[in-house]
Amino acid sequence: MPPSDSYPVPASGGPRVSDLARVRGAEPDYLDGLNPEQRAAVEATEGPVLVLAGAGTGKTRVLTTRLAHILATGKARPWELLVVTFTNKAAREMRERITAIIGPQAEGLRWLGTFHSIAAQILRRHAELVGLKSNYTILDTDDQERLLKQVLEAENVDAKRWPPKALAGLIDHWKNRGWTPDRLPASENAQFANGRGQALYRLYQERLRILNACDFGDLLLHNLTIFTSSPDVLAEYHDRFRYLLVDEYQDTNVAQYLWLRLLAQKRQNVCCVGDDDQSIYGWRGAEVDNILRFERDFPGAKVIRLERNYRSTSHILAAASGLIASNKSRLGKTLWTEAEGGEKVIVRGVWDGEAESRLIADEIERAKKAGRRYRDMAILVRASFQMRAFEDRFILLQIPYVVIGGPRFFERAEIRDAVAYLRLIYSPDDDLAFERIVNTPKRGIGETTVQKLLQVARVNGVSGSTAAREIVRTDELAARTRTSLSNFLRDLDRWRAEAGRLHHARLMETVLEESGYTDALRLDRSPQAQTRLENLKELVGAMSQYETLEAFLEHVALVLDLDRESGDDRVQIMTLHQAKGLEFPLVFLPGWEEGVFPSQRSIDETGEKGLEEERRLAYVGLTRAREEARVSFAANRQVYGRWTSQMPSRFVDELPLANVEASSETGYYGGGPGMQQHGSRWDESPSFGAGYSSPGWRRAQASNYKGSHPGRQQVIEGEGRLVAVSEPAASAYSRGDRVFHVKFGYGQVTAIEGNKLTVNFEKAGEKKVIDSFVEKA
DNA sequence: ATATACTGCTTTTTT
DNA sequence: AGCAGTATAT
Repeated sequence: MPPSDSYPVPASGGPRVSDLARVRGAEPDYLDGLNPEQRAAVEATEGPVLVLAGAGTGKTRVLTTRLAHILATGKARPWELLVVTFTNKAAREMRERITAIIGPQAEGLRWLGTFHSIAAQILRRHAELVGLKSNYTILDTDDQERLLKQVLEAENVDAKRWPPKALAGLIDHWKNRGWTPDRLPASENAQFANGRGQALYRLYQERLRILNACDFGDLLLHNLTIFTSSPDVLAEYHDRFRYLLVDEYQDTNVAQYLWLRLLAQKRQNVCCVGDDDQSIYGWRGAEVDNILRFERDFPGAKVIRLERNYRSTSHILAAASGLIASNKSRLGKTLWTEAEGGEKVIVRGVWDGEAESRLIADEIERAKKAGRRYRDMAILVRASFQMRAFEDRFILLQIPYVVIGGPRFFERAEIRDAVAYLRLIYSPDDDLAFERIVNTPKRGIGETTVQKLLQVARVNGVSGSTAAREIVRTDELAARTRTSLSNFLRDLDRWRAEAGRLHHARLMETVLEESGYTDALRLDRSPQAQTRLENLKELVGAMSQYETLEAFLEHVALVLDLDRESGDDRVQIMTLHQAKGLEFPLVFLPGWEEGVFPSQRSIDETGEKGLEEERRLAYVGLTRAREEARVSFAANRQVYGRWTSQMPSRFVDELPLANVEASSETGYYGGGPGMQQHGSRWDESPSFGAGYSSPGWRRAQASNYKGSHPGRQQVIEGEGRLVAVSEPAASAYSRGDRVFHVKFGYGQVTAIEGNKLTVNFEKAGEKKVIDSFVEKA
């Protein structure tokens, strides 16, 4: 439910939370079951507090209880609390959990939200101070890039050499650091288009102001400008916010940090909760330093460590702790648990990515048979290209799965188009919206016409739609184009007139019908068209939940999130980043190979710092597991279509041996030569990439293996030799009428007769005859 | 105005 | 390899 724009009136009548606490006596029951550290974090309400909350230590519980405590003890009323999270999901969860403790009074938590949504609300109230109107639009990245492209074109910057995307990234980076065009350090200027970065940044900001728009970064940046230039406004918020609470503090960037510091400076009642070991967003501006220097910034700050873990078994916890201990820049915590024992972290080497997906899929089936639910299992990958192998395999085996992430609902083209129609109806001068839909669906207004319109608009200093209005009165356009354009303008006027009368959801439907948008999709035979129509239906449904069109538009940009994870029983596939904050009984961590994880790019770009962040990512991955964690790596992997030889990740070596177990099936089930465990290390052999040292074993070259796909071919060297055998020779079993489950492994050639080859798989105790193979070159 | 060929890129992602 | 965005042909 969107928050109302006015302040809620304090509930009169009925018991207040503070009364309830008093009735219950000195020991309110919301404190029940907290451990001493948690309790300290809840009760230390005055002054700056930093809560270092390790993974699985009950952070959210502490946060919500602390809020309840502040309210119950009458120190503040709900609308006097500023509670900031990073994601809408976190905000939603927090609201739900507080409601569970204090009941309907939680609705008064008007200032609970993401940094961006709170900053957007503040900006709406003081927009004029930064040259905007209160009804400014918030541009998404797509709009932002299109706008930048225009700026670059107008400035004759070669968009090929200097892509708008890159500038968008830079500007975002600058805004994250709190730099307005005027305050941009000289060194940053050189980063783009031979020292024109600053000028282009300034022009872009100018265009935004004219469009009465701002991008995500601006929300915070404008807030900073307002607070620093208008002390009276800042003072107003000092009065209002008695207590500040910040979740995931390790992920704050400089702008967010400055914003917080400004708001906290008077009362100093700021509580930041975070975990330096889970800072994984450095690449988008998060500063671990913010958490590392908290005590310096807020003198007298109390630091409370939550170190008792309630989530994982001791082996998992020890493995993760051992790994993260290799990081230098950390505050240091020692997590412990009473859940002793459990399974060790299983680590396995496999032949290639396909073998890895087979292995994991098999284990999932086994776990399912043993009574685990699919939804209790997750595959956490470093990068999304790794997901496909699993999807392919799961489809084949009919294992239900869901990929978390992917394109967000309101980032889809059809949703943006629909919203652009509304934006144009709502604010006729929204040029970006105009440009987007003037020929969507196709109505015979081509690129040339649009360019001409925009040029006229620019020359006359008016908006695109105003220019269009002028131009249809002249004979500058071909008759046909002119008719389509004036029809379009007429439609717009009509919708605008209807906007007042119709409910906005109804208006949306009308617009989609009358513009021909839905018709165009219905005629579209492509498989996506159906989904798109459904998405639009969903959009209309979502719209009806909002009071006004304005409220809806605000939420489209900042909050709308229709991609609810399904509660279905499905294996979850997601990136490690997406897994933060979640937990699963059984977690698979594939692709632990140098270059993949840790990502080569991360190391190349940020060196040791990047490596440490990758390690934190590994830590996050392991600590998602409650009962079982399984790490795997492949000897060969296809990356962007190329076969590459892989080395096991250094993170594998960093796992303490005492908490790790190598697969018993190594050697048959992948875990090829060169990947056996030698003493304390995996593969001491320096020749891992090219060959291996185990006697009698020969590693198939990746190039040969590549040649064997998608087929049924093997790498053969002669009788008595061990060979790598690919599908479906090694073993196969059928389900119903199809033979589809294929294993891959190593075996010894016992006989070669013409085109037939007998291979003995000792470890599996199987003997197979192979009738199609190629000699190794 | 639209169909087709060609080129270059490719981590992580929220708002 | 696969895709998106752009240049070129129809």
